[in-house]
Amino acid sequence: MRSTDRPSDAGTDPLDGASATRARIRDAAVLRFARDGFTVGLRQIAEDAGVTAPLIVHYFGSKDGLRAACDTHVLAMIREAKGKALVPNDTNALLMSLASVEESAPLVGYALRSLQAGGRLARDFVDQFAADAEVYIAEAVAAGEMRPSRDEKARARYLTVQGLGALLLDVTLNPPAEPTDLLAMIDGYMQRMALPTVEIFTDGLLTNRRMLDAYLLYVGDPPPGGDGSETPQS
Amino acid sequence: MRSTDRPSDAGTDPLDGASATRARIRDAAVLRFARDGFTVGLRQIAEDAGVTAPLIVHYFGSKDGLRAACDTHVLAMIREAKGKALVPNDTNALLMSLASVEESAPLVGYALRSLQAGGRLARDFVDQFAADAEVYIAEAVAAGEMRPSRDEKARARYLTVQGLGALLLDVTLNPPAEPTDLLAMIDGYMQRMALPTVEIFTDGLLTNRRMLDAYLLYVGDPPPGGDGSETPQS
DNA sequence: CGCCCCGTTGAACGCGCGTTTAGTCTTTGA
DNA sequence: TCAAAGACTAAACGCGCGTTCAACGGGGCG
Repeated sequence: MRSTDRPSDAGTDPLDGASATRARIRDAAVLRFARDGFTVGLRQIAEDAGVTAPLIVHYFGSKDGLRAACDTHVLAMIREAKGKALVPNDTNALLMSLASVEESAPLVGYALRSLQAGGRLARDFVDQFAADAEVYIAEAVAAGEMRPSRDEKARARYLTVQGLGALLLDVTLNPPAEPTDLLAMIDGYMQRMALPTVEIFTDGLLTNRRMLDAYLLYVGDPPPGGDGSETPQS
Repeated sequence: MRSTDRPSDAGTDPLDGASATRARIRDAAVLRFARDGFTVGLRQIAEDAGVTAPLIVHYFGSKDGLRAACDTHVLAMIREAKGKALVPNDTNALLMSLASVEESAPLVGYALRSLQAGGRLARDFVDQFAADAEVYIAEAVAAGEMRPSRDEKARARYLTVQGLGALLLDVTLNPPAEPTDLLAMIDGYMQRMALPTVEIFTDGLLTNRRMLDAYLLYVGDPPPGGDGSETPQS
């Protein structure tokens, strides 16, 4: 049934002859994984791509191979898109500007699924964002816009994990029906969180330095790393 | 094989005769779900509980019924344990003091799995924590320890979602091998995050009020709720 | 022409899943 | 004492999964 219509009907594809099918399968998989999670069956992905399940195995070896290919592709695409994005101050703002490109919205959905599931891509993804945040924060500190921290690396990671984790949790609690709604979801999330974020970032939360002083007294100089064995109150 | 040894060998169980089996299955399920996630098979849970899979269906109707029973039980247990916990200031500190009870550590693991998967329990869980945070924050504000917010409800939810989401993401990225390690995991997480948290809570992040003023100028008074249609920068 | 190559398919395999069925024990109570 | 009730199990069913197998068809090439 599907074997007669050639992939040439997808007119925008540059490569028509050889293994554009491979890319078509990969793209369909990214979309499906983003939409339904990683438990979706190969047959469903195959149907989306207009092929059959064994062909996916033929190209990618196994379902895990397909996942790995998707991971690599998504990470590369996001890495590339991040270079293009102007003023990627905030993690969430970046994700949103990324999701609003409409073409790369599935990438964001896939990345969120990946964060939800864990694994290598998730770790790379967070590490990459934390590293980016670190240089951005360093610039802001140098420009006198942000206060310096006693442990810049830890603060960059803190802000990244907090931002990504909160977004992930919010998306998990209010899952969008369609990946198209993901943009609206992230947008609504940012609207709800904007005021508390800016408030705390501007004035802080506490009225005195007791907690900070107690913590600084409790541990030594922070940058050296894991020295204290017990846990202070946060 | 298992049919000969009675459940009486689990000497600590108060109810020995009737349907202590039901509770035993439920507890085994909570532990297994916490350990391996919700994709684990009924047969595995049955083996842990020393019964067979059909008996689980006999007692709980279906696997979803078992999940619902676990959800209800875990939510009730955590609710109860929260009442006992003294000074439950921080969400994470509360979770940690809860996890350190050793007996209720699986409950925390199950709750985290549930947050990861979404669903009703996850929503109730977050809502409950946000509500608790709101009253605690109100007390701190009244005591002059915390600054007031222009939208207390939003800030309470913000802090809750940030805290839980960050913890969830961290656990997902560095999954503990055993639920026993969960305590060490949360402990390590808090150590890594403690300094940035206290720093930002004390002094804030920004050096000037430009962002806050721009936001306040952009929207009207916040408490009324969804009025602005576009998204300001966060 | 005849050959091979290779993209692609339909059919099937084995597995583990949740669930159903039928039945065997053990307890209980009229 | 005998039957009803309930706890519990072994076996099996149907399903969907990822994967394997054998084969078909058409294009390039000797």
